[in-house]
Amino acid sequence: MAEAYDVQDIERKWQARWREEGTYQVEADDPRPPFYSLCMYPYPSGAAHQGHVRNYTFGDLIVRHRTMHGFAVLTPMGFDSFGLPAENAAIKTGVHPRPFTDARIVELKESIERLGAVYDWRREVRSHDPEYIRWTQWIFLRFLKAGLAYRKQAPVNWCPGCQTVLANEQVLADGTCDRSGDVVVKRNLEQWFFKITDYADQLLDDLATLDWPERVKVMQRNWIGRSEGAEFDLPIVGGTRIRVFTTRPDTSFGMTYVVLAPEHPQVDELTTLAQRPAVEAFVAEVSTHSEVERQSAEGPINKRGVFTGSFAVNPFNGKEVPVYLADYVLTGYGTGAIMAVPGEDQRDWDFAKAYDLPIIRTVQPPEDWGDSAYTGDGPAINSQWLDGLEKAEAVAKATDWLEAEGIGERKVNFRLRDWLLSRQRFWGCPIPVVYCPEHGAVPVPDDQLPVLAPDDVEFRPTGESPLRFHEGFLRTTCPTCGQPATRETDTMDTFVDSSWYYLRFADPKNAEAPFDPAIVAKWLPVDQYIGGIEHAILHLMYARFFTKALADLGVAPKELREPFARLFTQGMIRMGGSKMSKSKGNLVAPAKYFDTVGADALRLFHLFVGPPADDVDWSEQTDEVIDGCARFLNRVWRLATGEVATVEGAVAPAGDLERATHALVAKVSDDYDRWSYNTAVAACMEFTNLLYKHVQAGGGGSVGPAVDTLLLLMAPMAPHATAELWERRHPGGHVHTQAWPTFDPALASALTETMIVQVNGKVRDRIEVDAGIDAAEMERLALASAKVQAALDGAPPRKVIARPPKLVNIVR
RNA sequence: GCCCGGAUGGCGAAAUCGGCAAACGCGAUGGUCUCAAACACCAUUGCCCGUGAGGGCUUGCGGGUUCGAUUCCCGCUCCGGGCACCA
Repeated sequence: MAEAYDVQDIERKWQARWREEGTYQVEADDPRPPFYSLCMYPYPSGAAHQGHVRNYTFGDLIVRHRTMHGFAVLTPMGFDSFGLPAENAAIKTGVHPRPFTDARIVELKESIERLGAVYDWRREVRSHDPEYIRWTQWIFLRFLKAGLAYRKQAPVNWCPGCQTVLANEQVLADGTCDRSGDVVVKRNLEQWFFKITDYADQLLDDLATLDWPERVKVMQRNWIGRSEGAEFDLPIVGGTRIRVFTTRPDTSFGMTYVVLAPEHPQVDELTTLAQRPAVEAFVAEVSTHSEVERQSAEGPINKRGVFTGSFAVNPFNGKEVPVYLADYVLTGYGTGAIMAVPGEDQRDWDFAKAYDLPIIRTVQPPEDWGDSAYTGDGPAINSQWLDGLEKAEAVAKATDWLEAEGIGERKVNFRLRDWLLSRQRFWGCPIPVVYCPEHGAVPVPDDQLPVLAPDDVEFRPTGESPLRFHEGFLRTTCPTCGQPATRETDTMDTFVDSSWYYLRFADPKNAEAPFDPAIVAKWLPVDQYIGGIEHAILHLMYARFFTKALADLGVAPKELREPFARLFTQGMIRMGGSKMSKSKGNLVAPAKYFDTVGADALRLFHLFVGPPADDVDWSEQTDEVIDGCARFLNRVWRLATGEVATVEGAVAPAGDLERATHALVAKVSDDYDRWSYNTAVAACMEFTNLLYKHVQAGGGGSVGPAVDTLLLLMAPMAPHATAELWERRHPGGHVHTQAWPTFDPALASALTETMIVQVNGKVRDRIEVDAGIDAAEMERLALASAKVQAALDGAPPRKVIARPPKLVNIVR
């Protein structure tokens, strides 16, 4: 009797072996072809949760699978260790965020190891490590020098809960903070920005080169929001002019009024004496309403406005139209002013109805078109020299005219705004800038990096950053003149750290530069990036921007235009309909499974439960399915250790094992390649069932090669059990350094097939035939079938369709 | 409102190029082993009618194309996600 499968001992044993052996450590001069596999590095919130387990199971499977295919696989891991939770804990308990964070990293690392996921830990990167801070700051300074980082006074999103500003991307559609859920308010503050808008076109165009899920690309395209149109000047009766942006210059003849955002800089200039009280009252009222109310289509001031008293002249037809202010025009987009064409824009239509302004249709709507704006295509009407033209032609002709007359020009606008990166927080990477009374904002010289936050700080219950009150940190001298100066107390958004960590992984110990471009060129772009869909916009857009900017600055290889060639976004773990998370209190800790059924069983569950991209519903049944995975591993164990007994009277299945083995290799290899791990596991289960039947019928000795193949195919899924079994069957051997099994296509297909015989599309008979059968023979066999004769009931077949070797359909 | 997904047994799911719908697993039922249980093993398990042989029905709903549709086309319903006054 062979030894029982002692899960705990075996998993510990192999985890130690992998740690010590360095099988998954690679160097830049490795002769094997390179492959870079990366899971999004985690925020260290303590022991791993099921979301991590799912993510790292897929990642580890890729690493081991690619290694067996002969690649030098770069498999680094690190920690996104700056961030608010540690600081919030510090505010509550007084414990400094560093020890708090370090302790959580230890927990997380331990649970990652217990999963059996292998990493080249020599390359570990932590955002809060002084060396990492040095290079994050160094990169910031390169951006600053290149004009990609700048400071400006701007209305920004302030979260009262987090006591900090947020990037546009961090404000949800309902106007609340994506972290704390507080209602975000607008404040006018001096802030640091990255000029991501310089890359708007590239960020949009290069999406086409990426092997990413289409929906992630769509989200990024929408976020960038490119729109083509024209910008042109409208003369104001009695003097000045205002500039408007439109995507529909073809509808210009239908302009019946003009609207400015209430915050437009020319409001004062355009307001007549008589209208001044009304305008001032309106502007004041708008400013008292929150962003949420203004953005909401049903808000209390929806489509409200006021007449300025001024009139603009429509350059297309010389007509004078009134100039209004209205809440539905935004100050931050285009020029903050629009020509209103109610006939072809629903918002303008609604406003025109509310203020009794004229509506002129300039595009012929379809018949029966109702009482609303028509935004579709159609021939131009009421538009003089545009009449009869279709939309595209009319847009081109109107724009050409504007350019020829010198009134305006073609213009592309983006929804994307510059990235607001400064945060009024302590636990982040300090912005390396000093303020000198004489020289203004002065960059900290490279040789004084890193600028580190002090340890002797007191956290205030208000949440204000202690940096602002720490004399030792604040007081410094100006690098330019040596006079007393003060430090910048803002730190960087943690998305800055995660925007370049994947580059540092290629060359993590470099003390001269953030990384050597030559080494980066060997590994990057990442061949397979895996993470959650929640990073579809923020992290993935910022990282793409950093890669492009660093390449253009000569820091990264200049050919490196994109960081992540392939992206896979795994599904979320849900429980009772909502996302499984610490804040929802519905975590099911992986440790529970590590301690009982083991990591391999939990890994198999995550692979088997469904398509990797789909969400997982964690239900009452889940534990039973995980038990089922453990049962399957036990079956493989007994099979491979020769414990399966012959059974009296058992019948061996037809067909031979060699063919079934080749077919399995073909099937499972293909499933790995197309991320169909659930069917790969199912195929292995099915094969195991077949081998059981074979052994039970007395064919024991001949299953050896079949079992070895099964172990190889399962090695990336269940690394501990397969490693142990392989070592027992092949003393001194290591399953994970074996080559991936190959198959002979001739042997992978069956010798005989079950031919389906249909009459009028209904299955009437099944006949075992030679796999090489031709259509004529199929037809002959089918017509000879008694069941077919019965179904035909004497009628002659009108038509026979034969698809060798599987199907015949007889039409009567 | 716009843009993406999705809907298949009691449950998770499979069907890769238009060709046997429901592989694999969970659960359930019956059995073997056992003093008994657990474990393990074996068998059955989409629904309806039928003692049976067998027959009929079935992939959210309604149409269409086709010898043949879970798969393609048109029109809906519901669920999930993203965007949402971006001119």
